[in-house]
Amino acid sequence: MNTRVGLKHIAEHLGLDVSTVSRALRSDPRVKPETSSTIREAAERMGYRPNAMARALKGGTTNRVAVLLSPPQQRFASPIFLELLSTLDQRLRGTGRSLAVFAAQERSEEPEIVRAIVEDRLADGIVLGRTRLEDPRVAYLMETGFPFVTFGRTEWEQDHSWIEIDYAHAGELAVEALSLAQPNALHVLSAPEGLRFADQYVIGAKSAALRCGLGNVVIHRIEMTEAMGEEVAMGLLEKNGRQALACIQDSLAFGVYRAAAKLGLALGKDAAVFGGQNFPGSEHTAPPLSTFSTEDSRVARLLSDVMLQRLDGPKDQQAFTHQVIEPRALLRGSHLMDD
Amino acid sequence: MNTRVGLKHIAEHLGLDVSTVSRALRSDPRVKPETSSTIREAAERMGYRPNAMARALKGGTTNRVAVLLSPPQQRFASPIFLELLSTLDQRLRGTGRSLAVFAAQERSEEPEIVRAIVEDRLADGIVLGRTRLEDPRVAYLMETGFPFVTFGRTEWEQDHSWIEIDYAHAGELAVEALSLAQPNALHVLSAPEGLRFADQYVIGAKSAALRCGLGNVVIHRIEMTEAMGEEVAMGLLEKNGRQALACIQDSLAFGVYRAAAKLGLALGKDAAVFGGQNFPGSEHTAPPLSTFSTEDSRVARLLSDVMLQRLDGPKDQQAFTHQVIEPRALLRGSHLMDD
DNA sequence: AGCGTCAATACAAACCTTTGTATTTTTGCC
DNA sequence: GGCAAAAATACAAAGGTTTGTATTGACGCT
Repeated sequence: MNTRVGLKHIAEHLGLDVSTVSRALRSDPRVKPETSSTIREAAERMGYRPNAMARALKGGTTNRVAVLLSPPQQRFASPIFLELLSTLDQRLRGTGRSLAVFAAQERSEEPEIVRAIVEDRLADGIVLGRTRLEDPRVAYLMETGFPFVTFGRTEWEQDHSWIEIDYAHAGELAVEALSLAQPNALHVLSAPEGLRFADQYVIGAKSAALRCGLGNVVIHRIEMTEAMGEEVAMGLLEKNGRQALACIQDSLAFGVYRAAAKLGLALGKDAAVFGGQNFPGSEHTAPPLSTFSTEDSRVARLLSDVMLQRLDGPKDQQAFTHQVIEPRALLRGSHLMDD
Repeated sequence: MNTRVGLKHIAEHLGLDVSTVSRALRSDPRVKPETSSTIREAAERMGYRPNAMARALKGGTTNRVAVLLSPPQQRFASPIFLELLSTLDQRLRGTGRSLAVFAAQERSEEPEIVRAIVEDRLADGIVLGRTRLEDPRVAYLMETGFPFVTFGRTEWEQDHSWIEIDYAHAGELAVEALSLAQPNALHVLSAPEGLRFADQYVIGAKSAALRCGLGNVVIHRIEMTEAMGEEVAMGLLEKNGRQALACIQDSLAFGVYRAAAKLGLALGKDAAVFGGQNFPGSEHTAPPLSTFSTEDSRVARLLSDVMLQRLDGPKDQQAFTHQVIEPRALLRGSHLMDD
């Protein structure tokens, strides 16, 4: 395993100084064009690869972007996550950067992880999701001036870049659809309190319920897992009677399907359900799961672009990007009740 | 934003030399115990955080582990992927390392990405999946002596660490189950030729077909996307007559469901289907998708452990780990035909 | 008292690049 | 041909750590 070739080797080989070589390779106008091309050629021929760590040390920059993977992470991610990783990595590679993923095991662990990323310079920027209105992670990042983009708004929405899906609208779509089934009760299964998207979903659902004349509304704030969806649904569906369940994510809806199966009830007949985020497979359930979706690739591209702009663009307030993505309802049938 | 505190600051503050401070903090026995504790205390008090980039430069190590994300990456990953990221990051954090993700857009791009990781020292080790028997990525990594673990065996199985799921067995499970439906024809939908797991699946399927007396077997080598599954199924299901489809991944099976819906055919009646990897939602399809699964968390733990052992353990041949994971059949109904 | 030993710490080089400044070479002009 | 200006290159420091070697001082031994 031959030792790596650095600027020094090229310089010695050509009888030049490392500084000249360095400048030539970064196309500094101060080196003579012909010298420059000689150097480039030699670098190419000798297989020179710049030492990223030396550069990082000198420049105080890591050329990495961190993505925070928030819990709960069960067997599958929301569909957008992979798209985001893929798109982000592609875009970053174009600028010589790479992608770092940090997976918190507990929500409480996240501020600590963010701190570590900033203090230990584990990355040059952070993409984080699942925001709260008062989000300690975001507060810290703003305080330190560290580049970041959030997926979800915060209290300080004017002072940082964010992208968010209009979950209030998603809640409305769900409840509007479910109201067609004329349920006796509406159950909203949303994520824990404080999480921006979950709160918005509840707001939208409540407002639509009011508008559609649904009086009996119960809100459930739970973790977004199939198990939690099942647990809640088991408690509800026993006392049957035309229940409607608006689930913020398909994982919860899958739990509802499981509960219905256990109880021998037929969704689309004894109860109506609406999901969210259009997980793979939700199209093929019985009955097909009505849900909402967003253009994942567009969201991923937006987040990537904003992150790069945070890193490379001007640092002024004007440059903050705010963008709201509208969800689209996919009415497949599970939101109705037959009889 | 105050400047970061480094060894130099502590040294100056205490009137010592940086080398002493450095040694104290790495508990070198050469510094006097009391000096050592004074230094530690000062470091703590002053909020010292070691500069990862300087360490990296000095040590020639990046403290990062790369995970290669192979195409096709559509809207969702195989369920194991997230589990892997999460587990790996957790384990790595324990050793002061972090996780880098590289997402190839095309399969052809992968060798190049691996090269870049090694040559540019983007990481200290690589985890990669979707191996081929003759895998140029693996060949290159072995040649360079770079630490890595593969998810899937290769031609040089004795000379590197790998973990793999027994896809031959998975193929057998699928065909054995489907044979119960006594189909007129068996179609095996596997991933492109050359990919180890896909080839093994076909081998297992063929062998089971022979054993079960299924004569009419057609092999389809396609990308694992819902769209491809649908396309193939559209071509097959028209000429109806008790077809059985063994799909290497649920995504393909989902495509089959879609095709059946379009053609007005009922799976579980007009045709039988078997999936793979137990995607979320597959339990709730109509009919419930029979598939196979593996203990994702165990696989993730194994891969993580082996990677860490490659990095920190002895470098001898003896230390290579080889591990085969057996899939488990989940018989839910779609593998049968009613009449 | 002098010498050798050992413990404790300081010095300095190295990892590789980048960049400000100094030095050398070339060019143009009278 | 000589001189100033400009161009091209060399020198050196810096970034924060680690680590081999040198230095200092204290101690015990004969």
